Amino acid sequence: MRIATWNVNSVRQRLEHLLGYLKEQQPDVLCLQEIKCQDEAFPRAEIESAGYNAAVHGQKTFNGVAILSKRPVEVTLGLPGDDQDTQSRYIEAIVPTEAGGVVRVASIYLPNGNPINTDKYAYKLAWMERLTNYTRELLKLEEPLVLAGDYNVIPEPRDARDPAAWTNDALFLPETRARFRTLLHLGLTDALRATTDAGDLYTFWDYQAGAWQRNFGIRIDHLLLSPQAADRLQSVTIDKYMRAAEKPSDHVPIRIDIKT
DNA sequence: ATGACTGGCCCTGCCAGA
Repeated sequence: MRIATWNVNSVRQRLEHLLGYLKEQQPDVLCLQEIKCQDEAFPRAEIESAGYNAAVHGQKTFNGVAILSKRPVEVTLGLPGDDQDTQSRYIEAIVPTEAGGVVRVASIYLPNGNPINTDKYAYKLAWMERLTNYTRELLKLEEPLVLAGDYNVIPEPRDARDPAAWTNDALFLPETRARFRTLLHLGLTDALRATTDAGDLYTFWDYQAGAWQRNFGIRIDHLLLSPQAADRLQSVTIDKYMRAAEKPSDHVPIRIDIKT
């Protein structure tokens, strides 16, 4: 089974790229973040014509997540733990496998958190704690579980071309990275790091200041795997070529193949 | 080089992103 995640930075602006990606890479499941539209405005018909079911948790203007799947899925919207949270940043699906099993997949858009020393950073840390608490429950199910998305976390210095430039950024502060490690220490595996120790592997390049041309990238989009998923991991690919397209997203897709 | 972009929005400068 092929599972991909991509922060599209507006699904309506990126529809042609999205349809091309589905056709080229044929993911069984594609997690989207920053769709930036309400459910009614989601390009459902075009995606269904391409052979995919769409589970959408939209929001006006900002955020918004979705899960596209070749097979019909059972869907849950929102991250438990805060009924007052109005931001659409989490959607989860139970995906059936050919063999009669299931893989549980979440599409996550973790808060950016900048500027630090504001309530935005506090919200980020609180959201990470909620994700950790909920993941602890999910892991008790002992299922293949894939938590995929834009974590807005640079885990280590080797995950940035110029780590010093991110010293006081919400994506790289020690507290952010510590909370990310706490999540991993529940028993999750960072899929990319299960396959390589190499640096210079990025998933985001800013639109500004020639970041792409200078390869001023960061690795912030991650697929975190339960033991049952990690044991089935076959390959991990960052689809870097997507950043070279006309009118690209500032993030590129990252995908895994797992044996099911 | 103290710069540099993109998307959404009750439509036009401002917020958000990272």
